[in-house]
Amino acid sequence: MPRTVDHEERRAHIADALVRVAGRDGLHAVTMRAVATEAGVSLRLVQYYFDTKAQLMVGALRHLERQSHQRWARRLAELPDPVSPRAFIGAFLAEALPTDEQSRVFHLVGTSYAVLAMTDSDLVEEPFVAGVDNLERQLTDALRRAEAAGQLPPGTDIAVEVAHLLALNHGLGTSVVIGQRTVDEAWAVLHRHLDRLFATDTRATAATP
Amino acid sequence: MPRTVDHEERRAHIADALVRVAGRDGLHAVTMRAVATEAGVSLRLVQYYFDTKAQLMVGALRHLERQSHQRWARRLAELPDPVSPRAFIGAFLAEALPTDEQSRVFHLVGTSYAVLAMTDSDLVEEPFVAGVDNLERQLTDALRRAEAAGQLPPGTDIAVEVAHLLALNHGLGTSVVIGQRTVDEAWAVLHRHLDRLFATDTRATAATP
DNA sequence: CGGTATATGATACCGATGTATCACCATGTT
DNA sequence: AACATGGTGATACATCGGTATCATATACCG
Repeated sequence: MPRTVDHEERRAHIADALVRVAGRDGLHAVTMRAVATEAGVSLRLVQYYFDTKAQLMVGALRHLERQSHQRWARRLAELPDPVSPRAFIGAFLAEALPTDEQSRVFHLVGTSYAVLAMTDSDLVEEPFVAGVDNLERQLTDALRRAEAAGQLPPGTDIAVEVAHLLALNHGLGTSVVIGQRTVDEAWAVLHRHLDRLFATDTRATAATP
Repeated sequence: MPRTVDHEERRAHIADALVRVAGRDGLHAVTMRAVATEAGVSLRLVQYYFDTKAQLMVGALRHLERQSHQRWARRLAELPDPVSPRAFIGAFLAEALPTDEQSRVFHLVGTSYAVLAMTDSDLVEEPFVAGVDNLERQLTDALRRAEAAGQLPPGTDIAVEVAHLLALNHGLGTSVVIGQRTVDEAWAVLHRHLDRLFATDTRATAATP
């Protein structure tokens, strides 16, 4: 065998290039050649590591999910050890808001894939719903903890609230990326909603924005 | 001049075809030829009425906005004459949920354009923000009326609530189109939120779903 | 009645894009 | 040392998509 190379690293490198292109010019501008150029490799290499364009697309999506998962884990690990559920949820949702370039690209590319999944469903569905399900599970757990700690008003329907938070967060993210709202405005909405959701007597202030 | 034809009607016809194609196969599948075939006209005709593809795209977007505007107007006109603000807002938001094929296509195509606007900003921006601004204005007015009628808790920040409702509605619509939620679940979230927003003593039930 | 501007069809062109092919290089194993 | 195999480059091919061109039919105006 020739000088053996770390395949996974190469694939990650190429996937990163795709995300950069999609984040800059849109997912429709993603072509095998554009990705190759962005990654600084030859077209043939992209073909070699991802046989077809479809595989390249789902590969990049999976890569993006993994990456964002790490981002979340890192951010949540920075929180003080016994975190109030409210602070946890605040940080969790804040991470999805397009505050810096990386999260902006994440939202943009993620939404692009979501739109893709609306029509070419089966193509991209599996890695996509996996990521979304993961977020939903974590949020549900956090809300359960909050409920167990008696921080939610009685009769709160957790599934409904989770759906609300996720939809709201996505909508806010989109409005920010579009330029319709500033990050601060989005934050105000989120903050206000959490205040209402955790409507107990002890009204704590939220976590770090 | 030859047999003079209603240009506006022709343009609307072609724009409709574009929306159908985009709603079925995705906005990336929209090509001049595909639109021509869908509209049952020659490629040349599409070129004739919309010189370039960019013009075709913004033309169709404008058409979509007009059309949805009419949908809203019709729906809101059906409400009983002195409408409670709550019922008005409920109906207003319900209209955006992807309940039937038409609203599903509206959401799908609208979101596709939104994603486009994230990168090719100037191309599609003008008609896009116009539509969004319009919704925002109507919602703001409705909330102002509610406030004037004393149906909102004191200290409600209307701008924040409007941003919340719009973002939430968009997010819910997307989750429904993706297949992540059913329309009923989305409705439950919306309903629950309106309950909370109109948290006065007289707890009225919502309008027709 | 003829002409001219409007309206529509057929088709050509060029660039981009996904995919395929062929050759070649490098290295670890026998 | 030889060779088989993993890795890489150059390039070709077919298709598709946007745009351009040429021709022509229609009907209204003078």
